[in-house]
Amino acid sequence: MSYQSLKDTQIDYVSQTFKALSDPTRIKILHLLIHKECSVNEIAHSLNMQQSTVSHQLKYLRQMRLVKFRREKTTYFYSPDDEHVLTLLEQTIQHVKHT
Amino acid sequence: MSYQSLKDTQIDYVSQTFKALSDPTRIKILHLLIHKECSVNEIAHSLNMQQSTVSHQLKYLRQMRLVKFRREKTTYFYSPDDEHVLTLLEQTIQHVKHT
DNA sequence: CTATAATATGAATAAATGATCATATTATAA
DNA sequence: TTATAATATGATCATTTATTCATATTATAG
Repeated sequence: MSYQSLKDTQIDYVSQTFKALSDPTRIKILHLLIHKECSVNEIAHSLNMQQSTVSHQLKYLRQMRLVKFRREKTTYFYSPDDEHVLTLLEQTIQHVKHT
Repeated sequence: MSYQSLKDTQIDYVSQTFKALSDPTRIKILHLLIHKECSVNEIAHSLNMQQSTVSHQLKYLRQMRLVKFRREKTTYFYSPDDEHVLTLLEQTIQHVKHT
């Protein structure tokens, strides 16, 4: 297949996808959620972060549709929600582990 | 395999890898170079960017070891230089094309 | 040597980003 | 209905980032 320039909307999608994974805090959150569904406070405690920091980043991840949540009373349990992006993340984690 | 928290150096590697791919300009450059080895000016003309913009981003990509170059007289020909990162990029481009 | 072509660099600026603090919202339990 | 627990939100601030302009560097051709 010969060269085909990408449309701006495609470029934007690609760059925003990678941007979502370009922040250490978001990577830690996603990596934790891959292992186990967690509430906001659980994430904050596990990763030793402030609740509002976690909440802001969860909002970001929600808007990107990379996480979803379910409610139990006043607790929100978050979990991953994008197969493709999880694959990218796990591939890269495996790659760094083997180097 | 149970949960294993990542070391800070690993987190940094992962986040920096994705950060390299989080900018539209760098994506355009890499996507062009996948197709064809190019000089700095060729890149600038092909993508309708300023020479110094391209040069700055190539420096960034060089430092991340995502591109390499060879010289012919005063012309520098750049090409991709990281299989893993190229795979991430191409996967994501294919993904966006099929949605 | 000098002029030119190709690329690199440094400073400046505007915009985006992430963390924090304080406070708001919401639902539940008492 | 009030107090509490869990989470979300808004404003602020410091940092990072990408682009631009102007200029420097470097090698080659004449």
